[in-house]
Amino acid sequence: MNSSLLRQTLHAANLRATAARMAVLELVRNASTPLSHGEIAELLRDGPWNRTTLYRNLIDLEKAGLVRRTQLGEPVWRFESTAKEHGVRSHPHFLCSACGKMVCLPEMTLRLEGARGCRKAIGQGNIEVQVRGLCDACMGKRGI
Amino acid sequence: MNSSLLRQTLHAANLRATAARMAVLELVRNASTPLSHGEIAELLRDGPWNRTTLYRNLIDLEKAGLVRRTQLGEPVWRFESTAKEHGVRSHPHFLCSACGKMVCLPEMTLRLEGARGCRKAIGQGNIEVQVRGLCDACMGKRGI
DNA sequence: CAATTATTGCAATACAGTTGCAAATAACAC
DNA sequence: GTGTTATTTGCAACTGTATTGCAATAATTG
Repeated sequence: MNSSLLRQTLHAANLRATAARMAVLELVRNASTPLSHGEIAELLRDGPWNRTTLYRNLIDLEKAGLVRRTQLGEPVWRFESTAKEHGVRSHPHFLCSACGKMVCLPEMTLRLEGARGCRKAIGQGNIEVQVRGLCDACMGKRGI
Repeated sequence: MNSSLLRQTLHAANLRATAARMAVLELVRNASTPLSHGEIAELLRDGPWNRTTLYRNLIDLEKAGLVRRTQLGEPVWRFESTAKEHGVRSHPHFLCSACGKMVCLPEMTLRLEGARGCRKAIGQGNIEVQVRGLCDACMGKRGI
């Protein structure tokens, strides 16, 4: 993606086309996987930009709809007893993105197909599955 | 679960039965969902114990196999372009727990059944799914 | 009860994320 | 091009969770 097209894209989104912002957008657009702020700062460490600037640019790009921002999980560890009935086998967990409550889904079955780059893990079932969204209670509160 | 049974359980695991440790184990055993260190500290805030003590007890219990510790996700946000082909629709992500690499699984299909407390979200498909495990590359490195 | 060894409290550190504020710079009108 | 204005940037500071060192304390064992 050339520089003038990046500039044009940013202007169309009502954002100024600064060097840092263009670098960030180019990087994210060319990436084959979602990148973290840390990875981006590392990739652009030879540039003259501050970490915070890159961070704020990512947030700006998100607000403008040019990038999607997801936190796949939450920044805390969870502990559960291994003695519990449903704790015997691994099971998916549902995490409510509104209230933060976690629900075990011991009876949930899921079928995964079409994996690329992680066939072995999925084939063997040595995986941890997390589903994230609004729980029924929080949906109710929002009248959904 | 009474106190002497907790004591017995801890001793069987080669751990001393301190008041703090028994309180933590009891709490985790009685909980219906995985608890975070923060939640546990909050629940036991009337006790005389330091946060760090509760934290170390959780780690001790984990090492002894009495509790399972999982971080459903990672403590970082990820950014991806909304302009990418496969970015148009939501798709599961695979996160390698060894190398931290993330893989998009745009072609993966999954069927969820038996949801409790999160039926609406799953029915509507307004969910984010993360699968976690060792990627093929990391499995290869370990000779699996 | 005394000796030994594990555990605890406190303080400090690490790291990602986030924000305030003054200085620098892009956009725009001329 | 030059000047004006609003946005953006760098720096420093602060939040929250996780983690560790070390000296004081408590649980075990005999």
